[in-house]
Amino acid sequence: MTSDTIVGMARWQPDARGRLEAAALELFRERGFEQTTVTDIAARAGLDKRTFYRLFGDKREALFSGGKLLEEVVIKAVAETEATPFETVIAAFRRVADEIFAGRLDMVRVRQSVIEANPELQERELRKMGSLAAAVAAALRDKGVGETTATLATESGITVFRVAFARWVAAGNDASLTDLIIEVAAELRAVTSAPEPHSDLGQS
Amino acid sequence: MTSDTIVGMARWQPDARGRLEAAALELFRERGFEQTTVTDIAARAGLDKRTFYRLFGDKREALFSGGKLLEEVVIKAVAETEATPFETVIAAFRRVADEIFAGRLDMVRVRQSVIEANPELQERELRKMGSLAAAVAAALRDKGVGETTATLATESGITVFRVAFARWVAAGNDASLTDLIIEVAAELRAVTSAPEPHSDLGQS
DNA sequence: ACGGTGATGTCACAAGATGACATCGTCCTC
DNA sequence: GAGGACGATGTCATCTTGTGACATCACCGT
Repeated sequence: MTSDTIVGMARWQPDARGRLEAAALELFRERGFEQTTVTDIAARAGLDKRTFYRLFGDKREALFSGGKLLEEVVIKAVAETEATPFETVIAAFRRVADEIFAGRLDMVRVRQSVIEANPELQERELRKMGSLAAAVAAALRDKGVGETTATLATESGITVFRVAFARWVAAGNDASLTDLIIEVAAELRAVTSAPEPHSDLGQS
Repeated sequence: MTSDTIVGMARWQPDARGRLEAAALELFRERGFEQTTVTDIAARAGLDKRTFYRLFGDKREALFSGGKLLEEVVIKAVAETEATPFETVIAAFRRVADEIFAGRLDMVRVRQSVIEANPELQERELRKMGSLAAAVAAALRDKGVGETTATLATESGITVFRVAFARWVAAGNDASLTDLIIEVAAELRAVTSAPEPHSDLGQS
C-alpha cells in the first residue's frame, strides 16, 4: 500500500470503461447508433478503438453494462423471498425497482429513447432479458420449484415488469415503479384467470 | 400475359431465394454459423454475395423467412376469434400449430438446433417474437381490447406458446403442439392465480 | 535503476454490409 | 424479329465491425 490508488483498475486514463460508456451514449444521442463508429466513441473518450473492444464485446454492449448488476440483485432477491413462485418473482423485481431504478427516471428515459430508435439495440435488450429470465428461472428451480412452473412464473413476472417499466417511462407519470408493478401484476391475474363463458368484461 | 411464366420472379436461377435459404441452412449445420461466410452461401447457391444481400437484410435473415407467414396466420386468427383476449391469443397460436408446424417436427428440430448453437441467431429469434407480439397486440386492440390488457394477454400467450414449443421440440415427445399449448395454458393459469393462503402480501 | 506486469496503441486483415455501375436475359412494341 | 426498356444479377470499390499479433508505456516491487 504505497499510498493512493486501488490497484488492478484504471491506470492511464481514470475509469476508461465509464468514459467510453458516456461517450457512446452521447454520440448515439447526437447522431444515432448506426452513424456512430466505434472509432468515434473511442476518440471522444481519448482512447483507441482496440481498447473499446477489450472492454466491450461489441458496439451495442456499451449501452448495456448495467445488466449485470440488475441480474445479481434479482437473483439475490429471489433466493431470499418466501412466497409463491410468481409472487417471488414479482417481489424480486420490486426490489430491483427500489434499489436500481428509483430516482433515475431521467437517465432511464434518455437510454430508452436511444434504444427505441434502433432495432439492433432492441435486439440486444431482448437478449439481456432472455438471459435474465434464464437466471431467474434457475434461481427458482434452486428453491425446488418445478421446471415448467419456474419458467412460467419467470416469464409472467418479466412481462409484468416490462409493462410496468414502459408505463413508468412514459411521459406524465408520477407513480413509482414499485407501485406500478403491483398494479400490473393484478391486471395480469385478471387477464389470465379462468376461461369464462364470454362475459367480455369490457377492458379499456 | 403472353403465356407461360409468372413474371417478376426468378430469372436466371429458378427460386434464388429458396436456394439461398437451403444453402444457408446446410452450411450452418455443417460448419456452424460463424464459420460460414455469406460468400460461401451464395457460392453454393450458384449466385453472388451481392445477390444474397439484395434478398436478405443480413446473414441471419436467411434462417427467418418463415416468420412473415406465421405472423399473417396469427393475425388472421386473432381477428376471426371471439373470446377472452387471452383465450383468443391461445386459439390463434393453436391455429398456427395446426397450419404451419403440424407434421414438420423434423425440419423444426434441425432449424432449432442451429439457432440454439448461436447467440446471434437467438437474438434474431427474440426480435421476431417481439415484432410478432407487437402485431398480435395491435390486432387485439383493433378488436376493442384495452392497451394494457392487449399487451398482457399477448405476452402471456406467447409465453405459453414458447414453453409448449420447447416441450414439443424436445426429444421423446409424441403429443401434438396444439395439445401441448392447451396443457401449458392451464399451467400458466395455475401459476398466476391468487396470492395464496398465508397472507404475506405486506410488501409495500 | 531494473525488470515484470498489465493496460494501451499500432498494424494488419477477414468478413459483413452497401453504393455505384456494368451486364445480360426477358418482355414489349413497332 | 430487331431494338429498346426493365429488372435481376454480377463486378468493383469502400466502409465498418471485430480480432490477432506485436510493440509500448506506465506503474509496481525489489
